[in-house]
Amino acid sequence: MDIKYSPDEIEKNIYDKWIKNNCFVAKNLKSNYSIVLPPPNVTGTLHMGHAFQHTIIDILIRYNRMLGKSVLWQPGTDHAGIATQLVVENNLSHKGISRDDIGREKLVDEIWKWKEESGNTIINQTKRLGSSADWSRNRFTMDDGLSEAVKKVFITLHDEKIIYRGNRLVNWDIKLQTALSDLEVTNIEKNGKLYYIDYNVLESNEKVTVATTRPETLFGDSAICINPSDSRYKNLIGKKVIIPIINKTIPIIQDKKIDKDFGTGCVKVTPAHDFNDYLLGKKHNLSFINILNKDGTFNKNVGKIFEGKNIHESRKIVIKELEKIQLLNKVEDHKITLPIGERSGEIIEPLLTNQWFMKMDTLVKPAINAVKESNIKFIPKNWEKIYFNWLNDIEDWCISRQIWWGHRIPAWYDDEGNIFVGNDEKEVRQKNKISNDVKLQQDNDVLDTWFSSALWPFTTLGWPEKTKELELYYPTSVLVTGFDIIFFWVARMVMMGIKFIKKVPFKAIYIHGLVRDSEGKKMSKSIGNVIDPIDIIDGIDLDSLINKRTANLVQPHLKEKIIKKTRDEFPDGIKPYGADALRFCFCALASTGRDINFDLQRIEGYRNFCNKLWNASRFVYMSTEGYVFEEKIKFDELTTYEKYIVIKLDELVTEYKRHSTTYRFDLMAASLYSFIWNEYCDWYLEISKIEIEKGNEYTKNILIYTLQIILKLCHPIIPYITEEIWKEMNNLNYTSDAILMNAKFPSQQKVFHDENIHNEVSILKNIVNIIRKTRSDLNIHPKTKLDVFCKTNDDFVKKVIKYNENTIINLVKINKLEINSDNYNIEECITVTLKNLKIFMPIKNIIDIAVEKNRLTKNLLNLETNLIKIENKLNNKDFIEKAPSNIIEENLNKKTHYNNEIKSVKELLKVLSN
RNA sequence: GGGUGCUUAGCUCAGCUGGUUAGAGCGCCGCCCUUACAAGGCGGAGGUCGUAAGUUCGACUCUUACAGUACCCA
Repeated sequence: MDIKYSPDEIEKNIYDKWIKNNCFVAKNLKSNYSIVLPPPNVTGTLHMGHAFQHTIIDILIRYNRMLGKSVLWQPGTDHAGIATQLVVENNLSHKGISRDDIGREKLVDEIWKWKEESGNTIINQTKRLGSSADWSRNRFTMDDGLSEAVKKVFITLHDEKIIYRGNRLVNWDIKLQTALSDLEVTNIEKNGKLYYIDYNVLESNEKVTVATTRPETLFGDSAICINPSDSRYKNLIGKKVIIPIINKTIPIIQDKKIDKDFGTGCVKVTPAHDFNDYLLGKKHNLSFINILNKDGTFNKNVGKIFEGKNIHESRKIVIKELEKIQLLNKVEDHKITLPIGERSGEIIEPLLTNQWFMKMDTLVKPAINAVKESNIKFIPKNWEKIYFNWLNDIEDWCISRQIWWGHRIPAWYDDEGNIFVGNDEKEVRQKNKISNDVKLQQDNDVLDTWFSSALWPFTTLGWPEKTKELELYYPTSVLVTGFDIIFFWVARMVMMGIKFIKKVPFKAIYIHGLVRDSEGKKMSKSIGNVIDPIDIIDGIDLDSLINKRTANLVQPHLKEKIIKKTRDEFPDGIKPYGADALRFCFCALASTGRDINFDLQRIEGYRNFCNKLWNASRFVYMSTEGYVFEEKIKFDELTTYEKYIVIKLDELVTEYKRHSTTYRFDLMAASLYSFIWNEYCDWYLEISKIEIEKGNEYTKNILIYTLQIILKLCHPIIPYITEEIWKEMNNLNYTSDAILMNAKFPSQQKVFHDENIHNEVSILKNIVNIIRKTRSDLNIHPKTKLDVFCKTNDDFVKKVIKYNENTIINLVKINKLEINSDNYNIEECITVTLKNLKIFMPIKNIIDIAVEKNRLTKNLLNLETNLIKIENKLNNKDFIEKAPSNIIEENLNKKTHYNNEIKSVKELLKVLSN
């Protein structure tokens, strides 16, 4: 093994080795384990969130593979309709080309080119992370097979009248000129105005004041509405009003939905441009007046003056006009909510258009029941509430999009507007007996991206073909994903899975947090705080990082700010940490929280951990070379600490298994970290040096044995370094397993048992610790060798000290350790007490009696406060009466313990005072 | 407006069904280049667990209110 741990040198070779040995391909074994990768969008590159998610999946995958299951990690990418088309259109616009310049076919060609590039980047990034996905099964949502499946689902659901076409109010993005689903629209709160407009009452000189946040939609009014219980407007019932500016007469209607306290309690109703008004319009049979073209300009329904003007720019002109005719009553400040298109950032307009919808009512129930009946379990459980809330309150899903990149809707129209749904035009003609004379035109729209994603767990396994994979790996074992797409994706997969396979798509849903920057801010390109996981693995200098973060900015004015922030946070760029450190870091951060604030300092610690493991392994190999390893351990021949470490390791395996079944990766990482560093390296390896020095050959066997288990336990989290270390294990003939990732996960060895061992080790550690602490307290140079004298009347303690005498002497570097002898002068000693044990260290001319007395007094005070706490508890009648007996006993024991300690410290103080 | 989560050491976070002297990593301080590792070793200092009340023999843990904060839905 190389003397230095250099991740960059080992990672590439190791990954190639795995690939060459077909390690990622599912084998034919008894039990199965499968995960489908949430397919990343082919919009560019992977971010930290992906890296985190892939790490978690890979840990589960590798662990289950080592348990001996037939494991499939199904990878792939998503075409991400709008997002990807936008990226490519943006790139073209830099060259001065618009989508209309080149047309549908050419644009789609361009996007395919982009997809190849981006898809490859993503796969390469994923590989760098060490992901053991079955790349031979890599899928893309627009692959032929998956596209066929999409058609089949569409046709089936259409035949069942679940998918239908309708003229309805939808969220319309005027920039992208497409409909969006409710989920793709975010509402933001802004400071706005509430406009009070006077409407003249017909055949009367009365006026009625209407409050609205959108005066420019008055062209589309078909009524004004009041609450029937509103006494202020009783006189208006049955009357009509005149819309200002266009002077059109509309009725006054009544509806309980109207909030009397909003504005004047009287509102205008614009059924074709507002979701609430749409419902009112339907209920009261009002006319639906569309005033908009698809690009957001007014159509001819608004009259000549306004026709052709942009709706968002027209508010001012409308207000001016109202002022001119003196019908603007007043204007107030008002908080308004603006619907914003997630991709375009534009204000969304409700617009009446023909779209395809998926009826939700029949699909929702089984999806809810699946979780209620625990056929699917959310982890952590509370996410199911979010899931239920959404599903209980669901609207039909608008699935058509007016863009070019995606699955084209398999529907054809004749000149009369009849709709025919089928796989292709030929089939449609045959099925419906349409002669070739009749012209058929395919629907121009494509399906919402999530339509195909919803089918992902079974289309990737070959559906609608009846494949072996579908039989073996569906339902998948667990879905690992972020809470942000529970609605978009998770719920829809459940619905579709149950509908088409009659089985849930996954048995569990592990919801992880979202990776944020060190300040807790969402990582986003526009804020300029994005980190490419590869830059953490390989490192990146400051200038390159700045260039990366400021390239192709959507808001160029933020450039300076981003540069400054980046300089402040990464003055030296990012050091190379390697994939394993990154993975261990992600693992340690995967607790139950929603946010994961990623801090480079944290990863540094885990890089150091890898280094520690590397060096510990080197030590093991250096000290055992030439030894003939036996796998079976002769437990009775082990020394105190060896027994202890072997038992502890067994406990660690148990703990590890528990953490993996409860998805507590943070605890898994923490227990490995503290065991390896604080038990294995700090104590066990140090003690083994002493044993080897002494000539204990069998110690070598335990060194190898323990390292093997440690490497296996660590492998799922840090696969590269463990695989590399394992290579040497094989070279030295300590194992016949050439590849660690194929090795068997350790099982618990119940034969290792010694009920006294924890006590023995704690005596040993206490003695060592107290001597070290005393030495440090008194500033005695580590090279100054001391004598140590112990006094005890406890036979067990005596035995332990005797047995471990050599170990203690070498660990704390003392001259000698005597038990129950009197070869010291107490006045020259520093004295410490432990349970049933006093330790004396003669320190001539080194310590000051006053200092030592001071130290002991401080110690005494501490003990006395603790004692008082316990005594107060025990003196409480209620406590004695009501607390369980074991708790009382525990406290009684503590009391005696503190009393003993206090007694002996007091004695010592007395001796020193004489 | 409705919902969900969070508030524990300077920073990032653990703390299971109520009983610990409240833990870890990083950072900080002191000593040490000891033959696996200075990306290290040994030792140490930091917290009235957001505030207030309640339940209880006993609350970081349970209940309620409040404050701050984040997200989701409308």
